[in-house]
Amino acid sequence: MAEQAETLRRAPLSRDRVLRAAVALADEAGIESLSMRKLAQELGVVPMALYKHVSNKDELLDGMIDAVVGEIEPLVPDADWKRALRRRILSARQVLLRHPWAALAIESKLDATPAILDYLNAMVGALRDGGFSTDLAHHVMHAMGSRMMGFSQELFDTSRRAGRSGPADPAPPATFPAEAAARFPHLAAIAGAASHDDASVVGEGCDDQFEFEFALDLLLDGIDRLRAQGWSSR
Amino acid sequence: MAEQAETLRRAPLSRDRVLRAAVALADEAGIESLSMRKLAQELGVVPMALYKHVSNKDELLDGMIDAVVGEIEPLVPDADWKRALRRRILSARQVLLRHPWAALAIESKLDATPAILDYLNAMVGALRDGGFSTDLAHHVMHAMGSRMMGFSQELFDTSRRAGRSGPADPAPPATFPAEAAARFPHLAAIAGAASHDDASVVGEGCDDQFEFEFALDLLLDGIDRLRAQGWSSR
DNA sequence: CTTGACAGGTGTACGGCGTACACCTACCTT
DNA sequence: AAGGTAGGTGTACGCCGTACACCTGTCAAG
Repeated sequence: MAEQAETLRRAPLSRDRVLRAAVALADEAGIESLSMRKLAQELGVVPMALYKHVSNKDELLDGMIDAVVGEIEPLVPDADWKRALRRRILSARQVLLRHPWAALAIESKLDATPAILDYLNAMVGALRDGGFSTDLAHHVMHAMGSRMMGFSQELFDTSRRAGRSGPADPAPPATFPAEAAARFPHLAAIAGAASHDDASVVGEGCDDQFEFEFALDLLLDGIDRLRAQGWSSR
Repeated sequence: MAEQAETLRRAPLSRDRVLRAAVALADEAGIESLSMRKLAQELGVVPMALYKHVSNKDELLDGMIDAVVGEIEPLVPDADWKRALRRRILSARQVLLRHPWAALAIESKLDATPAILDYLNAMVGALRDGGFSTDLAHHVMHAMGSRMMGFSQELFDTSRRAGRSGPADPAPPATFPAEAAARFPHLAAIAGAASHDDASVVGEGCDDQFEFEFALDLLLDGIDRLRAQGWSSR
């Protein structure tokens, strides 16, 4: 009777509920602490119950990725291919900022998921519609790489550290640690530069949104130049 | 006595020997199957012995990364900044092709290792010497992102599948699986294009080296254009 | 020559992980 | 009423990283 109440209290599991809970857990605790056992606990269920809805952890990750990719705004038709791509890529970036674990998860996959293939397929379509040859479109996809999906893919990624370690992060050092500054003077100088738009700067002296758009436009403009001069293979 | 012989047969462990064995193991079996236990076995030693030379698995990975980064050719001084960068980046790419696990390992690290900081610091130095303002150099570093380290960071990475699953790989499908081609026509078209230099093409119709250089030059040329027009912050 | 510190390899053990497999139970169909 | 089926349970196995106590050979100081 108490058990019956217990059973009724929680909604029945479903692939969708599992995926949603997994994404939420990864968002707030970091992907590295997402385990089948913790996820099951979160859902008030025994670990093995999950396997009735996902076939294994890898497939769970696939589902999570597809869920995230599904949040990206669809391509809006636009006579200007550049504007269309730019807009969707920036939307993708917003999504990936909400789910900091997703970029790495996507990159670790050997094969793209259906949702990603859909996304990329549409992007290629937009290029073709914009007058790109198959060949040039091909090279463009490579050149954009994962930036096509909104990754900034920095080497020094300050944003990624998922799952704040507490209510108050222990104040990340605003500048280089001085000792390091001596050893890497050029990096220190660069870290100090940071002149642009101090308002939207987070902790470091570096506006990630600006940097992303800077790089994105650099690529898009370069690509446009190739297209305009009627680039053909090689 | 037999034990003594056993003890003498193998060279004593050292941090360096551990790191080297770890890199070799990751190269041939894939990073995901590199465990402290397997590594120890490879070295003819009990797992805990490793902890006398590396403090934990994470620090082992740091050491492996530094070892790999150390293989990259140093910057050769060159009056032409573009040539200098290009050359070193292509060298980095060669190294990462030898160690397919390294790109992801580097990207997963939250903080760069000393060797990486050294590498990047020198690259910034080359930019500064080439006449870049601190600000522009900063943006360039972001724009290049991990391509600065020789990553191609593809979404559809055919190369990465580490540790061949057997002597003869079961013939990767040279073309799109047909069913997928119907669903993602633009991607299929692109995959088919592949007109350039069929000689150096691996299995897919796609020359990775060409694509990497294409993207690299697109970026470098765009950057050069900014520099030439005396770009100042914003 | 003894002693004792110390560097480095060993053995055992713990808790966490993914998941195979047998089970049970509520419900739906016939 | 009978039986199939979808979905949650319990137990167990083998792998992982690594804490901790231990042993052993080497070498310097007394």
